[in-house]
Amino acid sequence: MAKIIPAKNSSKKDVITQKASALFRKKGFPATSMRDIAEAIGVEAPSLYNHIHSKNEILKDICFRIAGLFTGYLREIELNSDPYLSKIEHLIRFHILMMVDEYESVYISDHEWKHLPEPYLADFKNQRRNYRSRIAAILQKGIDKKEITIINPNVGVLIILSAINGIEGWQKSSKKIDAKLLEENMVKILIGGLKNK
Amino acid sequence: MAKIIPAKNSSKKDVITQKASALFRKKGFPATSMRDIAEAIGVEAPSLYNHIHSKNEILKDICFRIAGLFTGYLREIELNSDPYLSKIEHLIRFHILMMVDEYESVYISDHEWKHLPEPYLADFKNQRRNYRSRIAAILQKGIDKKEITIINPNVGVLIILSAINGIEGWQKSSKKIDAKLLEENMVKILIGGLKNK
DNA sequence: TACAAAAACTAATAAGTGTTAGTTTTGGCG
DNA sequence: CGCCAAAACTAACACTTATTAGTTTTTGTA
Repeated sequence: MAKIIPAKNSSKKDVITQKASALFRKKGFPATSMRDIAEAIGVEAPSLYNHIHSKNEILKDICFRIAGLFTGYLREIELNSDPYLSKIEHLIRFHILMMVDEYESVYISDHEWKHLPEPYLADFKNQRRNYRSRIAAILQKGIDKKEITIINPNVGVLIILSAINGIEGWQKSSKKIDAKLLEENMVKILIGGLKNK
Repeated sequence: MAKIIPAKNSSKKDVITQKASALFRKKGFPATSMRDIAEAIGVEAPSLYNHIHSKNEILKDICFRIAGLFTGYLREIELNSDPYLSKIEHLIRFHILMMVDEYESVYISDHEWKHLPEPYLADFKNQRRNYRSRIAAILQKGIDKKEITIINPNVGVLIILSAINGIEGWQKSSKKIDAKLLEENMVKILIGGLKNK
């Protein structure tokens, strides 16, 4: 009987996606059932199908929306004329900002993408690979210009993204650590470590 | 008809655990069925129950074995009299070593522990919290002795462990990056960034 | 107020889940 | 060879899964 009541500027599909995101993050995609999602909204499971096509579609929407946001920001960075180490710093700060603003979605996009069905899985992996190699290219140029210490750029990307993505485990674990402190400390360690001395 | 043939020095339960680990890592714990595990071994699912008690038990064994190894090494570090920054460096190197030697298990212990049933879940989270606060204590002492740059020690732990754990995504993605290169670059960036300059 | 569309409902499907019971096969040892 | 235990098997259980079909309720509008 209960109805899905969307907030302003958001469709009913958005409400489902949002509630599903919280559950996917907490329990993982395969362990979250359509009934779980329906219950969180206050509706019966089959009713969801008036608004979405499948459970997989929810995951797909989440992953690709986030991937698009990251790709978009990376393009901005590539086009501006900051020093290469600054580009990396901005990227780190953007990732942390995303982590704060879009916690559930970013987490899912990073941990649950492997459950995407084909052909989306292949597409997503491709975007992922592309994203990383473009960052590696920035690192390489920074090394060439002696702004950045000599490291293997692919390893550098791995370490930077690992450090950033890993903080997903933070949010709830220690509320005391606020985002700004995290951001400054992260920049201090990573940029400090990357800088050519 | 096929039998579970264990390698030398390993029980049949070990064979199951090992095959299950590979699947848990690839597909995730909830998405891996007992039938999947059985098929990987070449046996029918109910046969597994001659050697294990439940699917959950497999996960429990994996997670707690790894947790024990990390805790054991941390104790060694705490007891020796290296400078605090060296302790951290050794810890980073140990994590990477574990990543190479015990890839599947470490990955699972880090990503699938949330599916542990109680009371193991509470126990595991406790060990996890404990591990992190002991590392934070090392960082704090290093900061006090001015070996380590001034950061919030809890944030420091978060960043270090994030960077290390994130490399789990590496192994297969870029075989070209070898472990030693990764280790040296990781130490260069993280220890370089942590050092008080 | 009446009508149409949107969106909820119930009932049901086929497939998959972990696990148990009971039975047959296998392998090692006297 | 004959026995016994270990370990495989088949059949079945009680649930849960995503999803569809068909029906009823709700909602917005003329």
